[in-house]
Amino acid sequence: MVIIVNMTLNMAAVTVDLVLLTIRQSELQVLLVRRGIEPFRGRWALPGGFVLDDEDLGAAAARELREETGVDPSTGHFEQLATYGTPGRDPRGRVVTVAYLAMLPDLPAPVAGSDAAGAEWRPFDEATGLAFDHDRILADGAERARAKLEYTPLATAFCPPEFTVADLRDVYETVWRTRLDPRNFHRKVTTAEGFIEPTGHSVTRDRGRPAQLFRRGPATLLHPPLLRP
Amino acid sequence: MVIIVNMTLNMAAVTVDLVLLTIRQSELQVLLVRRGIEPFRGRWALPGGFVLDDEDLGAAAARELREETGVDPSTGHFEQLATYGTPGRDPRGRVVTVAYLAMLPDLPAPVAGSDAAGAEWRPFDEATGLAFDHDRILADGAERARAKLEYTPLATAFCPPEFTVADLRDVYETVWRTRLDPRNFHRKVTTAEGFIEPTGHSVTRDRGRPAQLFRRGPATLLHPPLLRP
DNA sequence: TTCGTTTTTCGTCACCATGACGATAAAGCC
DNA sequence: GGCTTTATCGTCATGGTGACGAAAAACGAA
Repeated sequence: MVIIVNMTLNMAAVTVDLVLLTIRQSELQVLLVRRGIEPFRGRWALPGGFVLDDEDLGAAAARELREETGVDPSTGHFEQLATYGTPGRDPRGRVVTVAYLAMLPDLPAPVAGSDAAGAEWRPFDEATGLAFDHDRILADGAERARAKLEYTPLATAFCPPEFTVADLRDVYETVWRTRLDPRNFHRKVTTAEGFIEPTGHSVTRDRGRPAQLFRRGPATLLHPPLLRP
Repeated sequence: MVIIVNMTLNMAAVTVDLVLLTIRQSELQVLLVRRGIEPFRGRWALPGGFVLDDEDLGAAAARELREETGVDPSTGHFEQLATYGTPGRDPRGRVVTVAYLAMLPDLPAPVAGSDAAGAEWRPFDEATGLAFDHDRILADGAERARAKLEYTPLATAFCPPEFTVADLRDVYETVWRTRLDPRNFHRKVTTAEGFIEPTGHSVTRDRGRPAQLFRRGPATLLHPPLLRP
């Protein structure tokens, strides 16, 4: 008995929580689940779950992503965000959660919540009053996303494989909550080395001149960066 | 008994590991401890320890920092780095470690290892073959530090309260492993809003014209950033 | 004292990135 | 065929940056 008690010293349940961001109809949205059990029953929360024995942290997050969205983790962008372990953040006991951030394109596949009933894309602005400390985790994830758009080409993670410059500009304007000059933005992204590559195709949206289609370029860093105004 | 077994499901020991960086004699150094017990007995490792029950993660890291260096955590800069929990990273069982990164000035106080006998500042370049996955954690910490010098004024965290422009340039040259033009560097840091403020004093180093002394400014972000060549 | 060396600090100049904004191209709609 | 809308190209002034010259201010040696 003493041995078992000792084993539980300094131990905590380890979970992963997911900040899944996407852009739909020029609006930043986040995937939330409605909790079916206590605590915080009925409240919105970030999707997540326990890390299995013998499962890597990133693998657990990727598994949750697949379960909640049906999306392959290779789609979009996926990275560790931060870890939250304040005592009392979960009333059931000591729970340390490793949060992951994903930037995903607008998924044609429905959410198809098999595990978590009631997973939904919700407007980021209305995602408040979440369970646990998920308000803070979500805020940290959004700020990370905003910062990463500046010096990485990750805005393309929000886009489908082929996209226009206007699509890309919409990503920046939506995440940054600002308006960008279309002419200057076009010059910046087309001259930034390795950011986007023309596919040769073009497409006509609702109105106006047809736009050239691009795909992601090989660059991993943006030189020069695209700074917020 | 069944209840106790269930409590240990999905649980892990939670530790904090510290990447403590400083600059001494124009060399990047990291605080390491020599392990006195198995596993990895006799090998160098990052300082760290278990998170106590009812202790916040950042508080645990701050406590370890105090124990290992005697330094007040308000000195220098201190932030969460990343979390590592690959199964098998610790042969004793499932251990998830939350790594913290600190950038510290050259401490006049000796290391004064009370807890971990044999804590030492070691050259970063020779810090290889560490215990566990500490090679990777250290590499991640150094890369984070290099990146943060670009767009934050955290280089001052490596400096004492009063420092010269040459001291600050030495930080950049040491962390980035590059040479910077003294004239252009002087212009950049003195014109960057809120980066450094003159104290009115000046000091003469070994040779040459006396240099003005500065303190940290109020800025939290660098506008414009100081990009690596 | 004077000269040479070293380091700090100020200037200059060409170049590039950027913001503001005009102009043209190419579609749909009436 | 006009009109509207959007995409794309150009222009221009401004400001940040790298390369580099030069003066200022200390020390040590002859």
